[in-house]
Amino acid sequence: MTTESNLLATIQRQLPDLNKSETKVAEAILQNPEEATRSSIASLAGAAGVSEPSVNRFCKTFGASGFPDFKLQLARALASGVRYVSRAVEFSDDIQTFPRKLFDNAINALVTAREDLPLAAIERAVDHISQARRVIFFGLGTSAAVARDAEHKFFRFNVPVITHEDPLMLRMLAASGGVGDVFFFISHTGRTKALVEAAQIASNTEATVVAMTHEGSPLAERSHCCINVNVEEDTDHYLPMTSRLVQLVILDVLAAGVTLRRGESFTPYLARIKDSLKDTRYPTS
Amino acid sequence: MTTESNLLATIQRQLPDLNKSETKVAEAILQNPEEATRSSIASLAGAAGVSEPSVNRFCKTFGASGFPDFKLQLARALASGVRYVSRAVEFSDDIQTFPRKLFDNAINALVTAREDLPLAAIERAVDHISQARRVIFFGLGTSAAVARDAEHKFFRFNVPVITHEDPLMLRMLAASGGVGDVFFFISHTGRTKALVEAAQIASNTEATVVAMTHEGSPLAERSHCCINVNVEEDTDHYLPMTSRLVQLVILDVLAAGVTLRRGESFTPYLARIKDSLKDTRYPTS
DNA sequence: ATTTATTTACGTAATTTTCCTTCAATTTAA
DNA sequence: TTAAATTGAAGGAAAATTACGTAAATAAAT
Repeated sequence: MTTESNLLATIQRQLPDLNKSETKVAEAILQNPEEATRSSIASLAGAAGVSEPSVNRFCKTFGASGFPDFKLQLARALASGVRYVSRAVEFSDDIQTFPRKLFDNAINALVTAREDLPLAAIERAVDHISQARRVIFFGLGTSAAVARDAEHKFFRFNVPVITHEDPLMLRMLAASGGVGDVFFFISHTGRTKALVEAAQIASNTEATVVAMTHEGSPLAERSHCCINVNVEEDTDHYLPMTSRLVQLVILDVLAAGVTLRRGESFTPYLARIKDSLKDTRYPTS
Repeated sequence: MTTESNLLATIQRQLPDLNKSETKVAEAILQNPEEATRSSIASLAGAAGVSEPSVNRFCKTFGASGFPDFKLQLARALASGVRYVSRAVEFSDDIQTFPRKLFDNAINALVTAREDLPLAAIERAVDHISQARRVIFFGLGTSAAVARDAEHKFFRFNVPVITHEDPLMLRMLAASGGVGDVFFFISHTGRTKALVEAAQIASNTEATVVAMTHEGSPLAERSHCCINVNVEEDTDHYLPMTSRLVQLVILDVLAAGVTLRRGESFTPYLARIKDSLKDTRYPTS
């Protein structure tokens, strides 16, 4: 496990377990990491309200050989683009703060997802989709928008693609499943009744059920192939934000996978579709 | 542009124009940049076969305030340069490679966008939306899915939200604009005729036209408030992928902004909406 | 509960390391 | 030959680290 994966995240995580002066140092660093990389040990100690040796000890407990080494690691962590762990927006936040937080969270979710991609499931999903007679995307709520995006994307592969949001249509379509049909369910929680029931119905047919949802959820259990997306997100209080981003990128991955499967001879076909849109736009000056 | 474009590349490029001792220093650094970040000025001077002041001068000619600052910049360059270069998927890529590339690109786009957020425009957009009588989201193609996501999100703020994809509906709605109406146009290129025309129609009414699109595009020019999203993306050959992610996060930012504007008293209302969904899901075990 | 012992946390001060400036020597160019 | 640029030696300043002692917290014993 790469320790340098994110120093700031590590500090954030360890925060509750630190003692008094270490906490002060941690807070001073988290409060303005950029500046911390530029400060001397004396000024950081001053900012934190502790002595220089305390800062030095702090650095060592976080795996650095000393303060300069710590600053280097910090600079690396910042440059790698990933900021803190999940940061909730608060009512006291101003315009300088909360947009950054939301971006940080989004980036963090993607980085985390990247570290642990379910490649095997992705590969099987690509198999199913590229051989499908038709692909039906299902998603409700926020996931409906994701499904819509998927429809728009996969449509280009010369495969009949359908999306529906109406739960009744959903059940009927599921029941109509046959060989070569791929039902693709999208859900953050994997617990939406309408979706789970439809998945159940579909799995009783000859069709293939693919799900992109949370590992071990009811929906996941009813699918032949599940792409696990385990983004930690407080959907009890907030809307799903980061999980749908991960889902979208995974759909991009699937689309790319299908394109690769089709081979280079498929490129002209894609170009033709692309060209069909040309006249809908004003040319670039 | 690309100010942070690798310090190492800069050194490499300037190499022929350097004098004798500077060249020695440059070569020593290029030969093992990682180690350079860890060495003291004395050891690097030793490795390069020059004196300490020469190293110091070298650092200053490359824009650093001194040797420690130079090491920091070097560390940053090493951390960011390796992974975060836009990488196109190729037909020779295997499953280990292309999913990672797509995630890298997505992350990169968000990181870049985060560095240069149009905060002023965002703030104005929040103003408009939070005071709106109704908000109408418009997007076509890939942006339709984004618009759908926006509809779903903003619906919760007790403001009538409408989305449409039909270009004719779009024109008619635009013409119906009045005081308090906010037309929110979403487009990657900002050149889609149907959208630009609708924006033109809407701007002739009393309504407010907000656009989230590419800076300086025809659509941007027809809006009262434009949120610039200048993600560089090769949409001639590929589908818009990263730009829609940035758009989605910016919509999250706007939603958060509206929530903050509403104040803490608004929280119970949001909770009520949230609760209404409870029975549609299987409870968590 | 109070005192005592022991550990841990923290800071002062001294030491060491690292870094920067000055300036004279040397090289290069005119 | 002269002026300009380049370079390094030396010393001093700053930064970082270590050593050590005191204070606080915790545990143990009364």
